[in-house]
Amino acid sequence: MKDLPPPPGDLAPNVLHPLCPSRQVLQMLTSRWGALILVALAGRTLRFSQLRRELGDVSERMLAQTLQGLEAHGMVRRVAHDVVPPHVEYSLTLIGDEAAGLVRGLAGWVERRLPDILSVASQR
Amino acid sequence: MKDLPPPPGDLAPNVLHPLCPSRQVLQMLTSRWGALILVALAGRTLRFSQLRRELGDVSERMLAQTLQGLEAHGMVRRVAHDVVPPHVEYSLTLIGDEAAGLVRGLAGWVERRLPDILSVASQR
DNA sequence: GGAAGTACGTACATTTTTGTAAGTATCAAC
DNA sequence: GTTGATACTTACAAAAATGTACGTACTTCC
Repeated sequence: MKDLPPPPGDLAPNVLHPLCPSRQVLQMLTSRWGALILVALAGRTLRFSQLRRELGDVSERMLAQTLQGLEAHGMVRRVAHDVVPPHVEYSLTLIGDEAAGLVRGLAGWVERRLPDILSVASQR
Repeated sequence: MKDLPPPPGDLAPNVLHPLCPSRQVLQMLTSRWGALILVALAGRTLRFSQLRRELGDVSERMLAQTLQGLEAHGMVRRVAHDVVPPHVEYSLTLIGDEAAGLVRGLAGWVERRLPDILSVASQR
């Protein structure tokens, strides 16, 4: 089981290349709920429903689906306690934490620059 | 890209708040073509068709639409030379360059970590 | 003369994403 | 005993994103 050559035929991974897998990974990290889940999960562990309330308006379906995608790519860790009323905890993996840091950086920048962005006076 | 909802009735901008405009701005910066356009435009000026070839597979419709959204939010500057065969140049604004830097950071990270991400061995 | 390049706009069609509602098993509170 | 909470899944449906094809007004190249 060795590493597969990431970019099919190409030399290095490049998001500008249509067929490079990096593009899909980037899209999952920046997808509507993907990005917000990373932000919400940064530095803490949350249960499914806590996460749901945290994001405010995700449907259960989307939350579950997005979490599965993030988990499948090693960004999120899922720990299920086999108890009667289900109890499942989600947290970031090491690599997920790295991604979250970058996503948070972007989200934070948007929040700080929001006034300038909304008053499109920031031209030039 | 849709219109932004009412300003934040909350104290500070927060992407985790469903009604905060920052959420839409973040989405536009991280949208499929929005993010890639920022990456492609970082540090240089490109014409419409050059940008199109650069991204590899955007349709003209999506490129034009996404560029308009970015321009409307002051991220991209559009300069049209009124000549016979159209000649339009696109470049980043100051604020657009800031956003592009962060998006590139994320994209670059994905490219570098791709092997680890694809071989989901990066757990823990 | 015919083809291609340029920067789009505009219908229309398809694909992808996201949401809604209901179901599951069990326990606790009212 | 009805309701609510928990963590989902599964059909089905609506909404949003994206693509396709064609038109434009010229000019250059073959």
